[in-house]
Amino acid sequence: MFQPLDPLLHAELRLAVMSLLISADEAEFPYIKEQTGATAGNLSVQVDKLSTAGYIEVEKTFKGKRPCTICRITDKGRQAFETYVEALKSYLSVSKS
Amino acid sequence: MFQPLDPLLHAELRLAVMSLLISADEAEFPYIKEQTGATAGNLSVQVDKLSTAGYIEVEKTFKGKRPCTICRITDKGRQAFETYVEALKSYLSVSKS
DNA sequence: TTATTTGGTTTATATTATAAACTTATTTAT
DNA sequence: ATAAATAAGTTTATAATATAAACCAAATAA
Repeated sequence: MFQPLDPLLHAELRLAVMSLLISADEAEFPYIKEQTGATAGNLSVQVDKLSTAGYIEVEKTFKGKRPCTICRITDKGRQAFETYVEALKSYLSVSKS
Repeated sequence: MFQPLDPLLHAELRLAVMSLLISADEAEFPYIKEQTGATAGNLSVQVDKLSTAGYIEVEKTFKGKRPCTICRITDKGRQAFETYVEALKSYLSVSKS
């Protein structure tokens, strides 16, 4: 009746990050921070979890002399997001057959 | 950009309970337990939280000689659920304008 | 040269979800 | 009649999570 919800995605900030990356395909840490309103610390932890799970890729590079962390969604992440959204629907639809 | 998600509803079991009650209007504890697959302890705690928040009403009665706990959604709960679903959409829609 | 800002990471805390253990009463079996 | 099993939960303990606070290193600005 109710599909289980991937706990990695069922978390406000991580879901926001994934949502951003689904449509942006690639985003820098400060941009994600700004768009989500998260603190750097919280974002750092959550990005790490998504990365460890293989849902996103994190590339550490430089922009001029400054460090620059770029995040990209992976196929696995895209897949997981879709599955999550489908699962969510089982909780939101009014008619339960 | 991203609407905040009511933490009371953004939890798998509580969301399932609310989802059930939205369409059933009234349900007994053992029925909810069966439908959600939750343990009695977990369900008891989560029902309590929803009740304390005023999202559901809990009536303790008897069915013959056995105790019977009936749960009903309140207007406040219905409202909160709707708001939550709207907020969720900001995370799920592909186009972010 | 000493603040200040940028771009983060690490560590600590507080909350939460969940399960395990327990309680009380009722059936059912012996 | 008594003991075992089941029903219907509640309470307590534990483990996981989210989040913020503190910290660090390098670059730029005063």
